[in-house]
Amino acid sequence: MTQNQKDRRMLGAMLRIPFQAIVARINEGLRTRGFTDLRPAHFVIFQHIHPEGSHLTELAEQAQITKQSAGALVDHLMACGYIERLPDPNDGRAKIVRLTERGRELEKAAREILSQVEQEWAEQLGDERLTQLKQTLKDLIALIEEGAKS
Amino acid sequence: MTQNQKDRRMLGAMLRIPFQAIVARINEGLRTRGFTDLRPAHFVIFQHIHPEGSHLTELAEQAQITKQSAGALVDHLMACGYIERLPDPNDGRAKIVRLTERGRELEKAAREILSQVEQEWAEQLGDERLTQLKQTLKDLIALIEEGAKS
DNA sequence: CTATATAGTAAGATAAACTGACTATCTTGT
DNA sequence: ACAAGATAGTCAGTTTATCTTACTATATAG
Repeated sequence: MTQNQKDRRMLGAMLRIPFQAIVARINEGLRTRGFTDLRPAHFVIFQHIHPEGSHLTELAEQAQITKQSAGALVDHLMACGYIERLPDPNDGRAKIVRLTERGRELEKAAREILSQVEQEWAEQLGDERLTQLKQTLKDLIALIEEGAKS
Repeated sequence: MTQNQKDRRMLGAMLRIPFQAIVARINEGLRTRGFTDLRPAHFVIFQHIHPEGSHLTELAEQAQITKQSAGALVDHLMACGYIERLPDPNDGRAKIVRLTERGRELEKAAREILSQVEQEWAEQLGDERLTQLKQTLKDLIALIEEGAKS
């Protein structure tokens, strides 16, 4: 009734629900655009891959998964033609993982879908509140990462 | 440099990071309090279990997983003594899943840990902004759930 | 130039989800 | 009253995404 009525839902769930909604929307959107061979777990690779290419170990660190897990995801993405691996001329142990043309198309599509979701949310929530939400999340992340260092 | 500098991080990741931070904190906190046999996947059961007890099928629906998955999680929680199953006197097919005393202790502990995290965040972000964040998330969830119905 | 660190791979285990098929029980329409 | 269909929950098997431990090849530093 009152504006102070306690929501039974806990903060964890309140963050999870919109997060999963975004993942579902991107997944769905990519499928309808013909990218049918991707799974949500692969997104994290795209999120961290550098335009010039990245090493597997870097990707694993940034995504906070083991390099074996990263390797498996990269193998799949390579088999599907989204990324390629070249030997690193500066390090004989290492390979450079980078997007193919198709990979860049996929990334573009994902960004477009995300923009559309953000736009919908901005329409219904108001531009100002969405911007505010993003700024608060950004600040929250900064202090979480601060805490993780210590 | 400027306040308008574009954050490379996408909204999906911005929601995921604090969500995962909460999950990690609760997981960690429960461990140090002696609840060592739980995994994050079990949280979703606790989140939806009704004080009077719930049916497995209800839990599965609310948690948005199959009843087989819910069944496996419940089996584990039962083996660890957090929940119990009684035959439903009103329905011979059904069983009532409800918290044991230990289950209620666990739930209490989890809420305390979450409160502590929220308090920390409130201290660093300001009470007002945290409240605002929760309200925005709540509104966002409402419109996501609205959209899901259609 | 040897010792150690790093990049990536291999093999195998596990957790958490899924689908499809099944039994037992309840509900409903005639 | 009862047959047809719906619902609660289980069983068996599979997939996906993760992990740990152990390894090879190469690089770097004392």
